[in-house]
Amino acid sequence: MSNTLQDIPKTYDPKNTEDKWYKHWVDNGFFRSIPDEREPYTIVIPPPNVTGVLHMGHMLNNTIQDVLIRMKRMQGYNACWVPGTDHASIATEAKVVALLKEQGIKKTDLSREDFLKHAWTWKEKYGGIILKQLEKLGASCDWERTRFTMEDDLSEAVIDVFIDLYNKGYIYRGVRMVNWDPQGLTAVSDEEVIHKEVNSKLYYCNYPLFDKDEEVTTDTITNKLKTGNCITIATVRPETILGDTAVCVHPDDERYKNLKGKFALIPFVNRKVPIIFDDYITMEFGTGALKVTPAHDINDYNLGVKHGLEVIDTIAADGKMSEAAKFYIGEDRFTVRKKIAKDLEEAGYILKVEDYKNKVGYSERTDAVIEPKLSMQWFLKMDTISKPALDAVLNGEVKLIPEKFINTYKHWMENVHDWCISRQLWWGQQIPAWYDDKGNFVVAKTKTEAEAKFKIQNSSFNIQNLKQDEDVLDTWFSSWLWPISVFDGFKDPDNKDINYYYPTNDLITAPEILFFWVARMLIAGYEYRGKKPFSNVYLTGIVRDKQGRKMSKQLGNSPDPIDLMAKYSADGVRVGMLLSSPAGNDLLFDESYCEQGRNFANKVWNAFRLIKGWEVEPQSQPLSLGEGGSIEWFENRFNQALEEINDHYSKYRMSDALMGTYKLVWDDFCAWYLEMIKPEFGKPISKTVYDATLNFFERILKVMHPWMPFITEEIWHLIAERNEKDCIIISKWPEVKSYSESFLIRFNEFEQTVMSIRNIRASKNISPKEVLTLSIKQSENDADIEFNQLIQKLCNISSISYVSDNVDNATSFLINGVEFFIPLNDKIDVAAEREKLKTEIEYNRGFLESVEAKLSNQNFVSRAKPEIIANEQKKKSDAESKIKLLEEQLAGLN
RNA sequence: GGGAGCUUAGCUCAGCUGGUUCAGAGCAUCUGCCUUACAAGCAGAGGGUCACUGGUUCGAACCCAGUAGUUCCCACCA
Repeated sequence: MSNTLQDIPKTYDPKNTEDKWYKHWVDNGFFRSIPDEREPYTIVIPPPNVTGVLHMGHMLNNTIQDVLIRMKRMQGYNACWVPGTDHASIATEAKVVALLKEQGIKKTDLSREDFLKHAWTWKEKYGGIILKQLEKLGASCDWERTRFTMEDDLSEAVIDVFIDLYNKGYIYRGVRMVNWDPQGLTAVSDEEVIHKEVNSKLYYCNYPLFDKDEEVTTDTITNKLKTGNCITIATVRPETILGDTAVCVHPDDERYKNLKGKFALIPFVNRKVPIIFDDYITMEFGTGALKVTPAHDINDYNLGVKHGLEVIDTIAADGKMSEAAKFYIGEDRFTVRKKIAKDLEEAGYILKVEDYKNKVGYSERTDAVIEPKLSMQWFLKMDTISKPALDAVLNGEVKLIPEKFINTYKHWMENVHDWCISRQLWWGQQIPAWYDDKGNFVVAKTKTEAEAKFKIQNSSFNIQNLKQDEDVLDTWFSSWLWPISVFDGFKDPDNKDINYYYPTNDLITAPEILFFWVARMLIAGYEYRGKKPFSNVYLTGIVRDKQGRKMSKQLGNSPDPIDLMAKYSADGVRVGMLLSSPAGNDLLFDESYCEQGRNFANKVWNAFRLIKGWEVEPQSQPLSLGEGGSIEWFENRFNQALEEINDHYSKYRMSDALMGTYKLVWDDFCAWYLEMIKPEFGKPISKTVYDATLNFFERILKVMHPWMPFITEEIWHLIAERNEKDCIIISKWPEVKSYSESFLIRFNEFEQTVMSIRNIRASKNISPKEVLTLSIKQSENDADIEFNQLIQKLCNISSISYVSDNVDNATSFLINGVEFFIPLNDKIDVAAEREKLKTEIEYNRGFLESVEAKLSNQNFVSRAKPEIIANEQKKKSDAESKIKLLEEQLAGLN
């Protein structure tokens, strides 16, 4: 191995290596997992939206998964990471609709079958993008296991589960007020509504009061408005006035007690509606009078049910005014809000308008303002079925990391609402309910089975024209089965895969979908396997920008991960993502983290260049003391560090594990070890040292591999001749061997010595090239002889001598009770040395005083633990002897 | 409106059983170096009233109470 330093570029170039090694790993089947006698370690990917592209959240999420998978693979587990995608009904359907629109095709002009054809074409074209992007990141998924939530087997599982839950009585159908997305044209679940605070206007509007039989004319209205014979309501949604069917006040409200039996007149439509009394009303809010619109507000709906009010649905599914509104028909609700406010004003109805902050629900998927709407939907009863999933988290069978999410989870699960599972979309699993022309229905897997069921129920039903429910199921109704369905646990409940891999080990996901997905997977797991789907749930944070804003397309504050990887290398970005992201904490992302990652890769690359560049002595030579000490130290230090790193991993402290690795490599290996053993320029290195170093380097690369898979694989193959199957990805994780604490302590003293000498050079402007000597006030026998050579080497010290008296014209320092002197001759600044010593003495006296105060406190001595007291006593004597030495030095200075 | 969390160096965060890992790390900053692996680097240095107030304790960043700020979750006040 000759000097090839010139041939190796000074900076690591990831461009070729990343694709090369990824392909190599795949070609050799290193990601593949099939059941065998080893213990499995399994992760199912949170399936990204099939039409999605990689964003920073995915990067964080998948990097963590890959780090865990790679580490466990190296530790000898049968590591299996199952990839796949989610069909994401609303999002995908919206994208397909938009694309068709560009082509001039309206969804409503297409049959369901034709629309689905377009959707599948779209899926085939764009569906793989995100998974391809994950390859760039280095994700070591078992691609042969790639699943899709809408593929035949998984869809069948969804349908079977629906039928099963229906038969168990958990699923029911009913008219309810649901969250309607007027853009997606579908109902969404409560969890898919995001409440945001917005600036609104609160309109105070007069409704003229009438008696039951009093005639309504233009004149009477004008008159009543003028004289104030009105009741004033306050609303932020004047466009819903047309659908009002009552005005509600509190029964105890003195202002309105005289209104019993009276009626209010709705503007424009001139409908008389009753004044009703209900203690739901907050008297203090607005005027204490509430307009009631049962069709467009959940509270009003409840009031309507209670008081038997008429329901007038004035807003159509697309958010435009319906025929029933009578005015503004076909115009958008927000346009109408402005228009009607103006018209009411002109007609004299408006009393005043105030600025007002309120919360408005937005659709998670389309960001459209949610419209509460009455409709027929399917629901899953959650109370009983969710019980085991709650218990599992509370009793620790399933761990949430970090634990702080247990409270949130508990609160949600104890107050869980029934789950609206139907969606008015086509892209998804169509609900297996079949209707006859009178609206009777049965739930059955196929039309034939449905017909049979109808026959059994009542032969008089017309089964000629059975029609399947138009709606599809919520996407989460398929993804909640994911940990089971990816192993075909529904299709074939006793197959080898499901028995081997289920329950999986870790789930890595975002806290945002704790309820959407995690809770529901737990529910499905217990319901269908009688077992948890996973043991640990690692909840990542949200990736935010430097200002703390969530990264999003709309804000344009999210870098493209692919660009980032091109700029900083995949390894660099992986490290960057994890440098500061403890579990559950949001990650304030900054490109400088990736830069740090890239720099780290470069550091390792240069360590490789150094080692690779050495000329090795052909024969083994006996080790020098310094060489022997260096090797012994790094062996000890490596095991100590690895023990810590393993511990961090076991507690899912990912950034700590990474930082431990970072420091082991950068500080211990590069900054200390390599400098200690580095041969003089132009001289060869001892073969023994070289072999030991190579061995250390290989172990270090292994520990780095989960974080930086590409560069470690590249170097692994460059530092030694290897069979192409001998890859670091499948190499064995180093074992922790016992190490000597006392040796490491002695090394630490050596480190302090070196740093003190360097400090002296820096503070006194002594060039590193200038040779110095060192005297140690100690008897020679006690010395750490193996380190002396290293002190000489690292500090450019020509000789070390042992003395019994203080050295004149020297600067000094003290380490663990031992005095060190560096003669400076004419360079010595006696006054400065004196000052330095005085400050040090003063500091130590202060310290001593505080310790003595403690020890003379009777309460402390009588109550503190003996070892604490012994420790204080040691501190005291150490400080005393230190002060004595410093004082002697001061006295000897002249 | 209810609940949970957070507040430690300029930034991002550790700090696990209250006391030798107790005031830490990385980055950033400052000073000096193009030293023969690496300026994407080396060496050195300076940064903190542990949010505030009180309590418990021989002893508090850590336990308790309150206050302020902040984030998140849940919830049907127009």
